[in-house]
Amino acid sequence: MGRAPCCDKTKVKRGPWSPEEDAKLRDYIEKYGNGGNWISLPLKAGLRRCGKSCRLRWLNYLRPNIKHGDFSEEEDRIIFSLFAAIGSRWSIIAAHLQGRTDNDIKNYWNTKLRKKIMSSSSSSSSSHSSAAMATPFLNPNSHDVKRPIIPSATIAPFSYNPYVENSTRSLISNINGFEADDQQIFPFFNPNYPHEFSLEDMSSSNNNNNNISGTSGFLLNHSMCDHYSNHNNFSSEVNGKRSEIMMEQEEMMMIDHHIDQMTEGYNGDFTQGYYNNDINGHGDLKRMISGTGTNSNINMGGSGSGSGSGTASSSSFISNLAENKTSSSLLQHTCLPYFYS
DNA sequence: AAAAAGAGCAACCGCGGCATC
DNA sequence: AGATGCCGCGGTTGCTCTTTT
Repeated sequence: MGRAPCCDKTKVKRGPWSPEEDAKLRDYIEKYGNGGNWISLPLKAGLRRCGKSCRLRWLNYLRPNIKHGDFSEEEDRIIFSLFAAIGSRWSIIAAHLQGRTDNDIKNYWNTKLRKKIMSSSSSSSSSHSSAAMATPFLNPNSHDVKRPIIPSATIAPFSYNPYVENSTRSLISNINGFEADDQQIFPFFNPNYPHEFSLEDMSSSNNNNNNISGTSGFLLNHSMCDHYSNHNNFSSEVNGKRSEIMMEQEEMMMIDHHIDQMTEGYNGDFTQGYYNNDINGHGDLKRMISGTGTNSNINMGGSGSGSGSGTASSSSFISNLAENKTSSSLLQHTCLPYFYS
C-alpha cells in the first residue's frame, strides 16, 4: 500500500506565493508557531496551501535572518570544503552558514559553484581563491598514486562513506588518482551522526599505537599519517554500533603520500578567518595532533570521558577545547577537511 | 527588435527516518 | 510488531529573467 498523499492536490493552491499568502503565514507562525504540525497549519492560518508548501516557504524564505543574495568568498570556501568532505548533504552544509538554507546552497552549488570549480580545474592557479582551492581535487593531471590496500573485511558495515552516491562519485573520481571506492580513505565520517561530537585527549599508555575513534574525517586521517606508528586504529561508534579498521604503518604512509599528491600546489588555508576563536587555521590542529607524540589516543566519539595527558602543549590545547566548547562548535572545528600546504 | 538559448532560483515531489498508536 | 502519519531531506521541475544571436 502506498503512502497517502499529505493533502488533496486539487484543493490546494500551488506555484509561487503571493505577498498576501506570505503575510498570512508569517503572521500566523509569529503568533502561534507551527504547533508542531505543518499539515494542519494552513487550515488554521487560512491558507489554501499544502502543509509541506507552507513549511518550505517558511524555512526557505520567510524565516527571520534568512540571507539572500551573493555568496561571499568565505562562504564559497566553506561550501566547497564541506562538499569535499561529506558530499551533497546540503542541510549539514547549511548548518555551517548562518542565514543560508539548504535549498539556497544547493541551487548555488548547482548553478554557479560547480561550474566555477570545473573551470578552475583546467587552470593551474595557486592563488587563494576558492577556484584555486578546488584545484587539488580536480586536477586533470592525475598522478598515478597507488591507493592504499586495506582488506575490505576490516571495514565494518556501519562505516559510512558519503562518496558512494553516484552524484558525488563522478566529481570525486576526478581527484588525483582517486578511485571511486575511496571509502577506504574516509572510512568513518558519518554525516548521519553529526551531533554528539567532542574532542578529548585520552592519553594512551600503549607504545607506538595511535588510536583515533569517532567520526574522523580528512583531518584526522591525514594527521595520523604524520607520525606513523606500528598500528593505527581507527574506529567509530555510532549509537552503539562500532566500526573499526586497523592500518599498518605502510598503509598509513601510502595514504599520507596520496593526500600529499592530492593537495599538491595548494597553499591556501581553508580555515583561516573562518574560525574566529580557538582554531585559527589548520596549523594549530596539526600541531595539536602531532604534539601528542607516538602514543596518542584521541577520542572524538562524544560520549567518552578522559583527561589530557599527552605533551603539555597538545593536552592543554585539547583540554581547552573539550572544556570550553560545546559539541556543536567542536563539530565545526573538526568535521571540515583540512589540507596542509 | 524579436526569438532562442541559457541561467537562476523558488517550489514541488517522493522517499526515508522516526515517533506514535 | 506493524501500521500510520509527519518531518526533513535531496533531487528535479518549471517559471522567470537575462543574455546571445
